[in-house]
Amino acid sequence: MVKSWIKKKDKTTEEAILQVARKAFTQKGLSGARMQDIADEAGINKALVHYYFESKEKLFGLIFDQEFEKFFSSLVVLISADIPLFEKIEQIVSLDIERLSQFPDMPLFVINEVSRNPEIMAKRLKRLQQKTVMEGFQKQINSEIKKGNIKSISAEQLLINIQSLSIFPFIAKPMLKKVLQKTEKDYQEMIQVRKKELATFIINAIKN
Amino acid sequence: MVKSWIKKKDKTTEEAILQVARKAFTQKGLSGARMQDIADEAGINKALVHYYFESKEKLFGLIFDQEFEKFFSSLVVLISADIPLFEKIEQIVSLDIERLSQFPDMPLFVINEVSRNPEIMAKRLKRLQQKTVMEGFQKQINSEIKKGNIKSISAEQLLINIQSLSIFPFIAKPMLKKVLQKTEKDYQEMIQVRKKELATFIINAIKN
DNA sequence: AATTATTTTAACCATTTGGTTAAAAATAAT
DNA sequence: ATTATTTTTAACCAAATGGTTAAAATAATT
Repeated sequence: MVKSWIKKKDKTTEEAILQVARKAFTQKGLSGARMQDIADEAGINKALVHYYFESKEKLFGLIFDQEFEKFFSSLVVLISADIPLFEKIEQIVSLDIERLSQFPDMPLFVINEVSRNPEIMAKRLKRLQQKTVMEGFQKQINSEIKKGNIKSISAEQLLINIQSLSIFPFIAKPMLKKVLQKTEKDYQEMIQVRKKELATFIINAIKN
Repeated sequence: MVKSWIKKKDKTTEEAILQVARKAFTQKGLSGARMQDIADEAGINKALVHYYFESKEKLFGLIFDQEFEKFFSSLVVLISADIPLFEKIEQIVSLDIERLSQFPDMPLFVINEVSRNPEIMAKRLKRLQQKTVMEGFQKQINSEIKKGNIKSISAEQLLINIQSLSIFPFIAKPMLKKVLQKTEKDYQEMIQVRKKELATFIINAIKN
């Protein structure tokens, strides 16, 4: 925020490429995106893309890393946070939907590329010491169960439920739009309704 | 079932192509699949694929139609069924998870291709007179709300919730497997637990 | 101003890709 | 047995694709 504004627009060629490459890869996938299109949309020569990023795979790898980070980083922090369970659920849902509204192509992109090539996650997942995170979350849940506040459920299933409910409407948006015959505006309104109701839905499902 | 068994194996070339093409397209998508690979895996010449199906797009179209049908057909029937709401939820979840276990690649494939090319749905959706279906479902829900049996919710949101909870774990399977560090067996067990608990989760979320 | 280093381009290249063609096998019809 | 029809193949083809190279344009350094 300090002085970024001064050289903000007319970003470097490198950043311009990254920007259009992200769009291309997230919308068309690794196999669907074309280096020529990326160069064209960035207003440069194709050789220049290789000059900066060597190969399609290298460029793709950078984009994937960033999108993968978006997918998980903030979530992991929240799951480990030391706040009451119901409040935590509310915050996760709220964060999810905000993040997804900002980067709507991200989840389908990450899921697709991991499906196509599961090994791609190996390196990226190391830091994310999930075991500790999940164990901590499970402890919190067990505690609430023991207190009789919520019904029995595993941390895993609860987390999958939360993420399913948050992410799926973004992943399936084009399909749902057609099926439910909604305009873009209608759909976004529906998402906003969701943002309000989803946490309540989940909490109702587990609370005693 | 009558006499299909007698000429079952060694299916016609046409069907052999369809079989491997389905695998190729559902796993790699339209742009990722290769006509040469399809021919090779079917044990035939590439020209023969064109002889039977003309073009990649035509072949893809057939596969898409079938997968699209799997996605919606049974669901639409169930939503319109004249059975109590909670029972209906149980049956939808149960049907969903069975169907998804049988065709795990189907939802991501359909969602992907619709995302890449939304117009692809136009023709396929005509018969599926969704409006009537959704209106009927909404009536059933309104009735339950009025009776005080469930909390207020729209048919749309409820349906999205059900489908999100059912489908997402299949779509995101490779990713979730890695994140939760599960073996294939572990994951399938987790799905089976889900099949038992999911309807209850949903019903608890809405019931008074 | 001259030199050096960096950025950008045009022209290629080899491979892959979807698709075609003409002929050969295999099968069915006469 | 011969002819006609259908199925299958090998050899091509043109376009697209990821990538390279050498030269030109631009910026930085001396």
